[in-house]
Amino acid sequence: MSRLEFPPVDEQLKIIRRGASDVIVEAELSQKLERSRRARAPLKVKLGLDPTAPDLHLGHTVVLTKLRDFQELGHQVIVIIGDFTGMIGDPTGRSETRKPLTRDEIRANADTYRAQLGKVIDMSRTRVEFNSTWLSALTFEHIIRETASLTVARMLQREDFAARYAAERPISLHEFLYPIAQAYDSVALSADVELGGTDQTFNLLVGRDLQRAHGQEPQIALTLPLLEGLDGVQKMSKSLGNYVGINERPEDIFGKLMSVSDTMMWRYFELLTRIPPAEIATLRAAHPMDAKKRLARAITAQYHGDGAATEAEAHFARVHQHRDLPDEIETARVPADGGTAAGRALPPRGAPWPLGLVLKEAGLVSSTSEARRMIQQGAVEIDRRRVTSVEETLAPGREYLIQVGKRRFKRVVLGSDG
RNA sequence: GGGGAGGUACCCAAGUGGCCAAAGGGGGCAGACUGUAAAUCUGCUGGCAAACGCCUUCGGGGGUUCAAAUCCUCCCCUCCCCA
Repeated sequence: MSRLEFPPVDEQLKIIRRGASDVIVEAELSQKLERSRRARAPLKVKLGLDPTAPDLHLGHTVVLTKLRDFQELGHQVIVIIGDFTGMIGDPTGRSETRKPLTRDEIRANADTYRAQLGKVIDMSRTRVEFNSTWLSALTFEHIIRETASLTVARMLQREDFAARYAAERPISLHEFLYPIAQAYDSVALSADVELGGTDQTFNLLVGRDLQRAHGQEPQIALTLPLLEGLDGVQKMSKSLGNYVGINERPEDIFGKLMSVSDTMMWRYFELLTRIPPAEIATLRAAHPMDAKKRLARAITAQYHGDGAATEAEAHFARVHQHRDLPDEIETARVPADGGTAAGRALPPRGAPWPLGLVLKEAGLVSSTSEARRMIQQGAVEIDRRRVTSVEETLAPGREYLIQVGKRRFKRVVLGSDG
């Protein structure tokens, strides 16, 4: 089949290098590509993913898009789901280990992953592996042998460890095992290339060390820039809440992207879209808001299609630019179904409800204290009318349109029929 | 094993008997302005309560006291130096 015909090495290199942060070692990559082309054998390109949150966001897509580049060049892409390494967690200072995932959780996560990865790469040509397959079979003896090929000094080269060591903060011994486990994945697969964010550089290099120790040719470490999150400062991550999930509703993706700062948007253009540089240059001359809409539209369309992107843009204009209502508003029943709250004091049937309680029960705020704050700060509107009295009450038996802040809308059916 | 320094709210960090739900900063949220940008200004930032106020919180347990984040005691955890 023609799939074993690879483009010339120069061409491949050009594509691979695009957007990459670092290629270690580039000369070795050329050699590998050269050899692969001659032998008509694809390179094995590995990417490891954390199994705990199979909820991909735009930050992940930077590296996934690079994976797709390799795929389109005809190479073998292998996605490793780190169900075993997930017990350790990539070292960030937490000293706890996590419970291993159950078989069911793993299966469920794998399905979710496949579905989500499929939005960026071609899953029919992707090999998916779980690293527990080989890691959970290792004996203590085996692990001792692996650790013997690395030194503490080497480990302390890792920026995170070095920083913590210098700051006299704890480093748990098992954290050293994470890079080793990840490196062992490369050994197990005889990986030719491993992709990762720049924060993965150390781990990828340990992969090279360990492969050498096993007599394998070291993999190429290919790093990609970390995408900053919506705050424009810290890297995009779920735990920081500054992310855009690819499975989010189109309006949310669009809206979140519109809140990116003007300076950040160019980075998003570069790392998240395939809009050609020439076009981006033109956009720089346009009004920043229009350029940003172009960005939001392109990315929304990538994950939800053109139709949804157009609708999302219209939604944005209506709700945020003209301050009208969204065309779809979630309805919440109050009191909530299924007596969640033992010991919760609710008004007697037919009696008026304090507004704060309604907001909480409808899930618009997390506590009545927060509700009180919101009301006092003028953030609450009922049926498009601002309410500023915390003593406000609502009569049951009808529906209210309640808005908290600029983004939270709900139709609240305040029940009297129990 | 010995000696020393520490563990405060989302994070950093002050507080060493009452005036502490706990200074200050960061972050976050809300309001004004605006392009859901940036910058700026204002307010809020444990829970319950319409309110007086009540309840929980300063690594964990026990104790002293009218009163403890602050004092005593035991325990857990982290870092440094020495062995």
